[in-house]
Amino acid sequence: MLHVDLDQFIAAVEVLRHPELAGRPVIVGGRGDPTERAVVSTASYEAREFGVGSGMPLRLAARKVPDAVILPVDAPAYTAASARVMETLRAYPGAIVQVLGWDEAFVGVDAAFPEATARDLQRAVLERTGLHCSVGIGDTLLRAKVATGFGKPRGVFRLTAANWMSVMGDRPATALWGVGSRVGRRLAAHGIETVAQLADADLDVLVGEFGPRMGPWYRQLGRGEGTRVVDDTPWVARGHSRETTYQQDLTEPEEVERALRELVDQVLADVAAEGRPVIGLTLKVRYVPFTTKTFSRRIRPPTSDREVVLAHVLELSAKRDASRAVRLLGVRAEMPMPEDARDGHTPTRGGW
DNA sequence: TCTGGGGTCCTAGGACCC
DNA sequence: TCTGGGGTCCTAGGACCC
Repeated sequence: MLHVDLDQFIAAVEVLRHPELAGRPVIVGGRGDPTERAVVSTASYEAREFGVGSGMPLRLAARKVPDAVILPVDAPAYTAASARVMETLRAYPGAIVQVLGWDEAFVGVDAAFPEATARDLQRAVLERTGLHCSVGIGDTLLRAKVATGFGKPRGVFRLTAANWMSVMGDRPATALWGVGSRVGRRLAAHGIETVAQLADADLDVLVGEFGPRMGPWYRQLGRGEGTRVVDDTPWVARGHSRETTYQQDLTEPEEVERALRELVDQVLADVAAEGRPVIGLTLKVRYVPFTTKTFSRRIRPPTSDREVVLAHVLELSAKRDASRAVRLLGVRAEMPMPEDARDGHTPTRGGW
């Protein structure tokens, strides 16, 4: 199977509609105002030369690149561009497309010469959308996904059982999709530093450290093994959430309540659009400076009533440490899964 | 430098029941 | 008098990804 990943997607979309920005350092983040609390969503390759990357505070990015073009995030534009890319992939004869996000998808296709197919797809995407992409080829979803990184930018790379260990074996375990810095540190505490060491690790050690599910899962990642089927079953959302970082910290209870009402209305609008009720709520509060607490509860019976949901959220908020200023509030509503989407009928992370 | 917003899944530990 | 063991549900929190 193939994994397709657009190159610097968000910045590329902006350059497409502002051709005069080609070749300039473009940074997209927040509302495009580097004096606000916000982070970089994507930086163009020209901006990355200055050491700017995703997740960096916008304020700092602006300082690093004095003549940067800083643009606000325009989600509808990226959604539209993404849809054109996915349509193009689906139009390829025999292709099964599993979308992973705005700028990524697995493509299942029976190809005798996968490199040629990959180049075909790159050409089609460029012709129909003006966007460049990289393509990974693999015999598992994980290998295809990891392979793409070696193809960037605008390239193609193949990773299978035949070359997985020779390419990946000596790399840090955190090079794997699903192993972040925290797990990397816990692995290192057991002397497991590389992909090869993880692939050969003692199962009992991993189970002891990470539990019966994640332990074996991590060793499987080290081996590059996993699902070999691209699944285009439509995604069913488990929930919806909204969170906001306030430019000025909230200090008055009335401010907090007003903000919560807004968030609840936004979340309920998303939930209502799916025609499913709410069965669980989580309230997230970030204090100054940087401690985050979450409060959650089940809701029974399931409800679509705004006043009921609001009452639950306000009750949860009463449990918070109200003596400190609030920097961020988030509300998440969980929805029941439809019968036919349970257990394997919709893609899950565990299914890899 | 001072840290977004939208998601998913897993685990630990307590409560409760039989 | 003292207290097993299994199961389920719930909450809080952690980790990761795009």
